[in-house]
Amino acid sequence: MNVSTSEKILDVAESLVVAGGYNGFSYADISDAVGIRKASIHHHFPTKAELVEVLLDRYVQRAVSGLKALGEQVTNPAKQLEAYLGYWQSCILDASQPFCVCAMLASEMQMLPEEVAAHVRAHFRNLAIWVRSVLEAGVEQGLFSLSAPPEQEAEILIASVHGAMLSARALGKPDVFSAIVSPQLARLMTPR
Amino acid sequence: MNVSTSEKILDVAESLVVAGGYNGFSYADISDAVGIRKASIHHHFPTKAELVEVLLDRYVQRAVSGLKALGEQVTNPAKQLEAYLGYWQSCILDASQPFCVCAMLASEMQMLPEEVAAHVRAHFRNLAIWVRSVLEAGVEQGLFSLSAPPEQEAEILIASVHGAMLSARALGKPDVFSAIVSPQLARLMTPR
DNA sequence: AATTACCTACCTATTAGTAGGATGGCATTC
DNA sequence: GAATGCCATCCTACTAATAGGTAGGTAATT
Repeated sequence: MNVSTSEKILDVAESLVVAGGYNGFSYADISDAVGIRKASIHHHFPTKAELVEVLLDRYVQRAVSGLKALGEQVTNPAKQLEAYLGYWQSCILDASQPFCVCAMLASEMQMLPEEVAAHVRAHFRNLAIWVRSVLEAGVEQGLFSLSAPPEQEAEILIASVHGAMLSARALGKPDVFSAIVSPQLARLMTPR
Repeated sequence: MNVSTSEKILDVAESLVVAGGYNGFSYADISDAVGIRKASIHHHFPTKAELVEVLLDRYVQRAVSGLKALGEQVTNPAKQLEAYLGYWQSCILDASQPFCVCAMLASEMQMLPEEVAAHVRAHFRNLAIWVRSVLEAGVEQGLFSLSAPPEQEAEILIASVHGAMLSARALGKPDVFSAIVSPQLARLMTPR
């Protein structure tokens, strides 16, 4: 319960970004949701760009440590991928966070302040590195059979995840997400 | 050269939507690009929602007739898919239209006026139907071997395309698009 | 005494949108 | 064929609301 105001601001801002992107929310929206005056938000985050930068920093950091923790907790690469995809599936199904913050911002890339854009790029690279390493470990253990280099297979899987989010959102059907993603995972695990 | 003002407005608005989405542009931006006063844009399109609605109508209609023309011109289903993917690949490579208007708006779905959202949904459905029918024709001719029902394979391909657009934009590397999409197409065409 | 967190009150620029006037082409009427 | 009225296009000039951001003050901690 004892969560600081700046955390509350970041939480609200994050969900607003997920809903409508960088240009889809204002300090007034945050003000309403948090129950604090606009000027007070500026006290914590002088500019909108800085706010989103911190928000992204937190998001990317959380993703990194989340995936790292997953790696320590679950050793089977196949189960690791399942957990990653399952995470998003449940977020989308219960509508708690029906879109990746970075995927959202990626679509607005051309209009983002450079510092924000850099964070988005970093997330995409981090994610690709993680998926790639999981795929490589899985191949080594004979769990996956890839039809392309692991680097490329990683990009394909990531694109499928983001594309599936888009389709699910566009059609207003959360279950579309797993209909797209599950076969992609199954394909990797199919024994040759 | 003799293109009407309202066409110019729609052209400019379309490229602005591609760049930054619904909330990423204003009548002032259009005004600057077209060389006409803001009020004159309101003469052609009373509200922003109506403007984007007409824009989307045009876009979706163009897509439908484009795909239909493709079907009449190219009979081989494999070549049809290649042409569809190649279209986007060249758009992204030469940066002429580095994103699908509907994919862009799909990410903002939650904040869109309902009429606009309906058009976006329609495009996703149309596209799925087209891809599905091409896949079915290809299977019948022994060109494709699907590992999931054609409906699902269509959704997968569409998600890959949109996800690939996102990744290419996020990373600032246009060639990422075909690195993701080509193997997906190859996979469908792989003989059993 | 200084700092943190919040406030009221304000600022300027921009947003979508409106009111009403000027221009100019086109069809109807005389 | 000239005068008529009409209507589409575009304009200047405005509006109210909202955008991101600032100035300066208060009250409680440190």
